[in-house]
Amino acid sequence: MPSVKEQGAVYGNLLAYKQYTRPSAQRVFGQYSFRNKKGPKHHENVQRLLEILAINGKLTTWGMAKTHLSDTSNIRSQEKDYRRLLIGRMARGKHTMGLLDIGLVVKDGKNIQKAPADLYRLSLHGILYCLDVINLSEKDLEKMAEKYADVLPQIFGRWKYLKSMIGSDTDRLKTLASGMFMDNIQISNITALPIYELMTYLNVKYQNNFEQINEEDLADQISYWFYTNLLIPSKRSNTNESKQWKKLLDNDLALKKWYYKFVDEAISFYTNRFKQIKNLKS
DNA sequence: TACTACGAGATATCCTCAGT
DNA sequence: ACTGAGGATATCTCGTAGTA
Repeated sequence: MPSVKEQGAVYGNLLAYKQYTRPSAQRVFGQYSFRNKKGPKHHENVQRLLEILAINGKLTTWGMAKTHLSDTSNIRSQEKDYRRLLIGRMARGKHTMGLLDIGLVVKDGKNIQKAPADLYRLSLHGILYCLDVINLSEKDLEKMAEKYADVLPQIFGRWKYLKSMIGSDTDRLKTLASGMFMDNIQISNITALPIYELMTYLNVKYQNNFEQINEEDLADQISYWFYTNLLIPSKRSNTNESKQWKKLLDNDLALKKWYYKFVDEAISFYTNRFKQIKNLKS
């Protein structure tokens, strides 16, 4: 994965997504899909660009324009528009935010077929924003999962498998994208499982990364959240959630190993803390 | 045949002006 | 103040038509 400097964008952990990125993006780029409700043209332009990146993965600005245009002069002017939306613009000495400034899009490598040109793709925050705001069809969502499999390996990397095992429960990722179920104490007594404790530890684990986090760590944080959230019983089904969940992990040992590393970390975190208070007793 | 000049495709910056 | 639209310009690559 490219470094922060190479990515040309800075983003923080999930809390930063909830408290900063999501509100900022909604203010500047829209709270709802332009397809559902007509808003400013700017929102539509940005959302169309995000859709292109969601469906196609890494592209140069020229490549983005080429996805829906064939005439060279049209491509040329469209390409400039996309660039402007990506990097923002200067007017009267003031910089207005582009998609890179907010952190929804990052640079990922260069296209060197011709003169070296930046390749752009969605960041994890950008993926979440798309899930939250842009109404991607199931088909497009599948394409996004395929194109971003290496960015979010534990979820998008096994999307088909997840679909086959848990079906529409993959939509829980949209719950995260909408900023819910991250620090809710309400989940503490839903089941006997320590969901609340795991979610709390998840926030603790990455608490120093509010300002900045590297992509692999954020992908882990999102994925830990996702698999922990899957343990929360859904209202509509009566099926035994934890049984299904166990099956999901048992059929994918790499996934299981990865997830339980997190569980073990959480256990030792809490064990140590309780040890401290016990020590005060004797 | 080897070489070069040129056009087209691509990428990148900066600037102006109009509309709301 | 912000956005849309687009002009001007520079640079780089590559294929090829035309030339030495």
